Amino acid sequence: MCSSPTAKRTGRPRSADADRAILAATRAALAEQGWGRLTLGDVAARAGVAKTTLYRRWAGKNELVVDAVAALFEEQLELPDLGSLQADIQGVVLRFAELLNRPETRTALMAVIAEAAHDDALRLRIREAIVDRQKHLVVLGRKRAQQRGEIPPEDGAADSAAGPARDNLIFDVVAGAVVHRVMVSSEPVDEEWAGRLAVLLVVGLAGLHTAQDL
Amino acid sequence: MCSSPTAKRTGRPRSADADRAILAATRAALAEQGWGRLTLGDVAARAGVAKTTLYRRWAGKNELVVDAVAALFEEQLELPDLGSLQADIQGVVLRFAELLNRPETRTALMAVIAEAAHDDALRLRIREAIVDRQKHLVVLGRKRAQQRGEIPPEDGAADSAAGPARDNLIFDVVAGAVVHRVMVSSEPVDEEWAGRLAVLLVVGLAGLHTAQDL
Amino acid sequence: MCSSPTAKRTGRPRSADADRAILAATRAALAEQGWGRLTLGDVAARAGVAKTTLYRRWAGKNELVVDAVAALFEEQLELPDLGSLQADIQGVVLRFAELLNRPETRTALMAVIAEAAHDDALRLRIREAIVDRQKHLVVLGRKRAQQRGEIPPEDGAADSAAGPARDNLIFDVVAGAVVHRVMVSSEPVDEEWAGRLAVLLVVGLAGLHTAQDL
Amino acid sequence: MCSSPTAKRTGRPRSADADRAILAATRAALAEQGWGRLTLGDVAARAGVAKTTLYRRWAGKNELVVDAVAALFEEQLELPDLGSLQADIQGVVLRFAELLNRPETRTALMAVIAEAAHDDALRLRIREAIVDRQKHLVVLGRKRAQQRGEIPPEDGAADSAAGPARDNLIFDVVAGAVVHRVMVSSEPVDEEWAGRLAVLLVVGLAGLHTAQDL
DNA sequence: ATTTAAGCGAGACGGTACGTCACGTCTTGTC
DNA sequence: GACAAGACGTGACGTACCGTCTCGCTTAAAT
Repeated sequence: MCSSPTAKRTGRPRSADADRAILAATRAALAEQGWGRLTLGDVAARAGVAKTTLYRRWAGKNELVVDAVAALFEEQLELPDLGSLQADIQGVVLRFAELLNRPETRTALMAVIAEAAHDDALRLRIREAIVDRQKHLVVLGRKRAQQRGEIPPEDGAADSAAGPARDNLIFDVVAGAVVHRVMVSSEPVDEEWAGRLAVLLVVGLAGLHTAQDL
Repeated sequence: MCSSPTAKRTGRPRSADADRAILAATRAALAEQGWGRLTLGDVAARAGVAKTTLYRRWAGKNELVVDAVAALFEEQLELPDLGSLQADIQGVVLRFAELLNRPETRTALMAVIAEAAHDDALRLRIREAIVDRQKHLVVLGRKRAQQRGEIPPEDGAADSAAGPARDNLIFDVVAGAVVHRVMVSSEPVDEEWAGRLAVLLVVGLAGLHTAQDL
Repeated sequence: MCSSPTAKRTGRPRSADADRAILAATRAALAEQGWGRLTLGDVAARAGVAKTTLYRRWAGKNELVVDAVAALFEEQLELPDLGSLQADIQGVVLRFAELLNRPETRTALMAVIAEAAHDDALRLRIREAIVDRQKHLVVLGRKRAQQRGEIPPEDGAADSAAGPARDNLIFDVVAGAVVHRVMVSSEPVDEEWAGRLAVLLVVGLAGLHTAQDL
Repeated sequence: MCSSPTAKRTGRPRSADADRAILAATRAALAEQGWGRLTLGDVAARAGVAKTTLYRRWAGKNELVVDAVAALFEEQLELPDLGSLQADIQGVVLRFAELLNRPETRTALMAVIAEAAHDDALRLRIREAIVDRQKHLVVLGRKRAQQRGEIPPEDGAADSAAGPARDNLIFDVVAGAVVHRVMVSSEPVDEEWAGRLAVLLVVGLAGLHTAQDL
């Protein structure tokens, strides 16, 4: 950000351990106290680090927490290959729900989203660091389904916008439905519910392909 | 809540104006500053009321904001009758998105949901005050569609749980998808997107009915 | 103040019990909590009276407490006739010290004096209500001593100011020394100490009469 | 008090300027507003210091004001050598009265004494910080008078308690009389009054020496 | 081996908001 | 109209974190 990777820096280098300890402490504190009661003093104390060290690296709560949360989503999700689109969807839904049920993730994610509701820069950071990184799952799932012949291949130039639009819709529906079920309805995402959602999506998606121009 | 309706109350009664002014000021302040920067002192000042009056009636930020937000959802949503299930869904999605795009609603709703991520009592209050109140829209929509013959009537005792489960799934999908589109993806909920979602749901729902035991 | 004693007052007359209860409650509360922690709400509660009633009769803390304290000094002190000026002084000193050692008196008196340090009107009220009322003790003691022949009678016109000046000095010395001993030095006013003070005064007073023009 | 002088202290050291500024501001505010209207927020503002800094160093009003007042008495009083015991007493009385007439001293001293009326720990602090420090004036005055032959030297073991007892009596009488004259009687301590008091004391003191066992 | 520039812990600092408390005033309904 | 009850506006309280700022010490690269 402020220096090219090859820029030789003089003086004592920053401790990499500190970074890890701080991010871990942030996640732990966030899970326990929630965004509102999260204090940077507490994070510093948990990490065994001075507050100064913390402010030397992040500009404030937002930046720190987004980084801490992003790490959670870094490599957590992958698309299982279960033989059919419906099974794949059911599988990824269950994994996502499991992630959302861990207290650290649940608190952290909602906290940053809420904070982003009135902070455009933060919303952008979330999209880049967390959301966009997961969209490839949809793309991957569609390609597998097309290879299996479950859904038709892309037509090409004619309605070029429809494909990505469908991908985005699927993403919003899957992510939104799971989050809503877990966070708002407070009901479990079990195999049954995930199965129903998968059926809805597979059948509905076929309908979308049938309907022209959608 | 704290007194039977016939309980003779002595002393000066609480001002009803104050309640209204405080809730309105809370919504305004929340829209402008967001949850994190919302100060009860500011709310009091906007409402032309003393801080103590505010604390006399609500125990803290959470309680106040939930009450303020609940009022927003009180009578805002209704299901338009546009002639077909698909059109009805598209219509309600657009209305819901419009509501979510008003800054006060957007900030307020996400704030309380986030705070609820680690506060069971708050989550319960949200469900009672906001969520459950909207579920009737799904029930109403289903009944209309059944009357129109778009989807089959309930079978009765055999799979009695499938109907409500489908209703809940639909609710999570619609609400979740719209919220995710607006809050996370930061993309507009226009007629096109709403139409796609409606198609997905109508077709998918038919598939759910076809699939036995779902 | 606002009505002649014979003026027919309309409406419900003020309760005389309330007055007594309030003053007694004030003294009790003052003894327990001190001036700083004395709350009028507490006084009202102890007196079994509404705050309104209290404010209807006194303008504020100062007025109430001074009235409450004044009653303590109303008829508490008298000059014993023990046969000699020295014995009389010793006796009144012991009685005054006893009064000052009662917690209510001790707290109350110092509180109003301290408050008076920067409040001229209050200082005047104290002088009228408390101090001036006790000065007659000095005059009475002097007259007795003159009758006994222990000190010479007043000369008359020549040095007419010297007599009252001496009375005032004696008053300041006796009252001041006792208060200082009790409140500041925190040491007991016993017969020995009172005796020493009496000797000092009797002998010193004789010296004052001897010294011309004093 | 709380740390040995060689204790290595870590972290940023407390500002000595702040201490001085706070104590000075306290005295100024106290003189202007009196104890009752003295607000620590105002003190902090006058001192150009944050309220927290103030609370970091003193536990409350009492502690702060006693420290502030103690400094006033630190080196204010000394015994003039005017050639005779009577003149020395007259001199120190006038100086003490002058000190007491300064609004800051008058308010501050009475305030802490009043507060001490129901606070044993505070009374102890006052004695240590203010009163005991002035007693040496009495001892010094007595020694000078003994050197001049105005009063007889101490006898030694026989009545060893009488000497200190007389010193304490003199202290209570001088301090008490001046305070009472200024604070309660609200009359001036001029040369005439101080002279009378000095005569009373010198003559009375001789009487005390004459009376055996006193 | 020194130097040197930054990192680091500790904790004081100026702020802002908190939630509480008592003040003295006001509005009720009852006596 | 006095009274009990209690809500109200006001303003200080003492606390908790914020993000910044000294301190003196440590650490590793550059000399």
